[in-house]
Amino acid sequence: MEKTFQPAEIETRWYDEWEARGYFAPQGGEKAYSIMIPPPNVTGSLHMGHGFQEAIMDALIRYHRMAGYNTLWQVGTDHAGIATQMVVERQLEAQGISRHELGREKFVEKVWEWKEQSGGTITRQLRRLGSSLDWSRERFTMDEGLSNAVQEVFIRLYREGLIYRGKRLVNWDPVLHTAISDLEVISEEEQGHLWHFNYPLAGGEGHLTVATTRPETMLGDAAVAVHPEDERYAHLIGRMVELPLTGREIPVIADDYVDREFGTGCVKITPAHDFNDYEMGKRHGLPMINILDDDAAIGGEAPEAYLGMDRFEARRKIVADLDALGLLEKIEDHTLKVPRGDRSGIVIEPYLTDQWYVDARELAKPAIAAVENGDITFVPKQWENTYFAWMRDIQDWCISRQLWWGHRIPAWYDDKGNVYVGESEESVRAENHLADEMSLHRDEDVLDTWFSSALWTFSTLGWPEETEELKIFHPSSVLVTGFDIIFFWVARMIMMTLHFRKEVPFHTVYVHGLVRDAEGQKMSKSKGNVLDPIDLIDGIELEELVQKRTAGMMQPQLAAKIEKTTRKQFPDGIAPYGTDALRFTYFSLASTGRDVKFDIGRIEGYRNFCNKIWNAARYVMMNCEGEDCGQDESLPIERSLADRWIVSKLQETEADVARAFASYRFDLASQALYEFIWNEYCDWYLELSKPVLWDENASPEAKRGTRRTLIRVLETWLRLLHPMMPFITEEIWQTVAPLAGKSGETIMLQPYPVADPGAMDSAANADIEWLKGVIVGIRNIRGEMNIPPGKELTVLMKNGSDEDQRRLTENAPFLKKLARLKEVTWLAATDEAPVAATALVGELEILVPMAGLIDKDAELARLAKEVDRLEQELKRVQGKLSNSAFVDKAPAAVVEKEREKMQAQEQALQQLQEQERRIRQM
RNA sequence: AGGACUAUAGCUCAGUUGGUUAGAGCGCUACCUUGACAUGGUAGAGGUCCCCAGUUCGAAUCUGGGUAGUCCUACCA
Repeated sequence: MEKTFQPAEIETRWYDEWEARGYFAPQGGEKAYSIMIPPPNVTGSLHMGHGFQEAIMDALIRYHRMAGYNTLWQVGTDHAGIATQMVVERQLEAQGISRHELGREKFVEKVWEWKEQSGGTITRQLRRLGSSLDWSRERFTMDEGLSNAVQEVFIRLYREGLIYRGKRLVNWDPVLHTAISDLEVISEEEQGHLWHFNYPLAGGEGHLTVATTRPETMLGDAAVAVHPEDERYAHLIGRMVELPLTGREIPVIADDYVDREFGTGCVKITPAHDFNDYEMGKRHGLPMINILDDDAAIGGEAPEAYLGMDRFEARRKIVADLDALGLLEKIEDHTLKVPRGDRSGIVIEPYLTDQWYVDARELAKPAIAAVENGDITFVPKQWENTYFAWMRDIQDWCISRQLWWGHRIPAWYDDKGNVYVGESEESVRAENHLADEMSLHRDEDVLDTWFSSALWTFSTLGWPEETEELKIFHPSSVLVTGFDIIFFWVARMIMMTLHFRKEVPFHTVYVHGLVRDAEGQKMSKSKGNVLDPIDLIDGIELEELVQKRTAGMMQPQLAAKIEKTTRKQFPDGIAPYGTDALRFTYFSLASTGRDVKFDIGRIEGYRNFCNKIWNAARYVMMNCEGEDCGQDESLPIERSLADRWIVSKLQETEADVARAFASYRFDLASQALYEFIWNEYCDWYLELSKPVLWDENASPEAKRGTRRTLIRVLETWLRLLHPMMPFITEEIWQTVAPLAGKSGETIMLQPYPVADPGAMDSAANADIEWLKGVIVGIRNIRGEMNIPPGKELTVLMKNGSDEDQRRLTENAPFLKKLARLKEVTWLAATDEAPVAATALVGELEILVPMAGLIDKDAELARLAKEVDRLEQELKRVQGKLSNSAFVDKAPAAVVEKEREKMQAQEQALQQLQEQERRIRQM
């Protein structure tokens, strides 16, 4: 074995092997366990957040696969309608080709080409992360099968009256030329203005003043509203005002939606361009006056003078025109929330168009019930509240998108505008007895990508066919996802699956935190702080990283800043850490929190952990290879205290890890493993094995026992660790397993270790704790007294119990080796002890004679520190025990514990003070 | 505006039903190339558990209030 762990070569070698041998596919077994991957965008690439999520799913999958479940991790990607179309459109633009010149069919072909070309990035990344996905079942939302499912669902919902078409106000993206759902609109505070305009009263006496943040919409005003109880304006209700620049007259209406305190208390009402005004318009029977076109330029029923102007240009012009007419009252600075498309970043316009909707309210009812009655549980539980809050106030879901890339809506129109929904034009004609000569045209729109993702858990398994896979693997076991898509995806999956399958899509929703950078900032391309998990695995030069972060930016002016922060944060680029270290870092950060700050220091620590594992295995192999490791169980063995102890600790660790996995606490699982492997197995057990293995006088039984424990415990914890660190464990396991009497092609398919309470040994634990106490006590004296580590010491023990004496007798060789002792002597009560530095283990005094070794003042200082600490403690405990309220009311066991503590402390204090006295007399 | 979450060592975070000497990793200090490992070993320093009040014999933990921060939802033209 190499002296240091070199992950790069090992990782790809093993992944290829696993995949080639088909280990990722379901292996049978009574109980099924399945996870459907949240499908990433097929043309995108994975970032740190994905890496985190994949690592968690893979750990769960590997854990359950080893635990004997019939395990499926379904892989696939989605077509990401808007995002992908945008990318391809931009590529074409760069060549001077517009999408419209190309035509729909050709354009879609180009998108497929792009998908073929770039689609490999994601799957390559997934493989590098070690994800044990069943590649043989890979799906894509635009595949024929999944497309059939989408069409089937659309048609059925339509026939059930749960999908309808209507002219409504939608969020219109004037750049992408499509409607988007509420969830795709991001509203953030921006600095703007509040313009106050005077609208003259019809008939010529006086005016009303309205305030608006979007002056251009005044062209579409249909009324001015005041509060019905607002005395200032009561006399005007029912009057008409002259709408400037338009030549129209509009009424003054009363509606209690109006806030009397805001602005002037008069609101201009533009039903076709504002969601609130739209509702009010419907209440009052106002006309919907559209004044925009698809580009959000002035159009529709706007006055001739403004037609064709961009909306912001029109804004300036209208303000100027009103000012010229003396109707501009004032302009105030105003902070307002501006709605922007999450993809295009452009200001969204409420816009009146024909769209398709899903009646979400109806579908939400059983979806709410499923979480209420526990059929689906969220982990952590608090996310259920988020889910309920949204679901109980759900809005109908606009599912049509004016895009070319996606599932085209299966609806046809005749010349009169009648709609026919069906599988194809032929079937529509047949079902509706339409004459062949009647012309039909298909709806141009496609469905929201989330519409197909909502079917993901069952469409990937072959639905609408009743496949065997559906029977076995649906509902899936758990959905692993971030809270940012609870509404987008989780809720919609639950609704759709319950409706079409009459069962839940998954039993558990595990909601993990969102990965942020070291400063707690969300990682985003525009901030330039994204990290590619592969760059942490393979490492990356600074120049390349800068290049990567500043390439292809939407806002090139930010490049300089990004370059600067990148150079500051990673002055030497990123070192290669390997997949196992990255994964372990993810797990260690996967606690219940909402944010996961990724700190580069953590991964370095776990890279070192990998190296530690590697070297521990090296040590074991050096001592076991070619030796009798007790594979032949008929031969006698003798197990040392350390052997029994480490086996016992292993059981505890197995129990801890099982508990952690069951509660999705990957941080606790990783911590339990780290602690056991490094702090128990490496720090203590390997050291304790040396006195046996290196002792020429040790019996063959003892050596056999130690080797067997050494190798078997190692083999077991490799399996225990494998779901979290798949590569290093496989690599080592291959050489270790035969010596541990195990056979098998891969660690992946070995049984997962289960704790055996019968192997827990509290007596061994206590003895080892004692041994550690003595060793640490001596090391402490050594350290604080600056005694060279190599210097062998003579140690005396005094005032010990029979138990202490037994422990010393049994463990003297270990003690001598680990504490570097020449001699240990047990003093009888009557023996006179020399002046010595002292450590206490219970009542037992460990004495390191001072002659020639130890500085009097240093030892006094050391003792004083210890005495001081004990006195503080004692004071606290005494205070507690002298409080009658405590003694009377606290449980007897607690009081008793405090009493024991006090006695021990008093005893220790006395012994140390005696020492102090003796040393002073020197 | 409503709601949620967070606040523990210099940094990133654990802390289960109230009883611990409040822990880990990283970082820091000192010493050490001892035959698995310097990506290492040994020892050590470092905390007003955000603040205030309450409940309790006892609070990092429970309750109320405050402060700071993060996020979500809905939005007033």
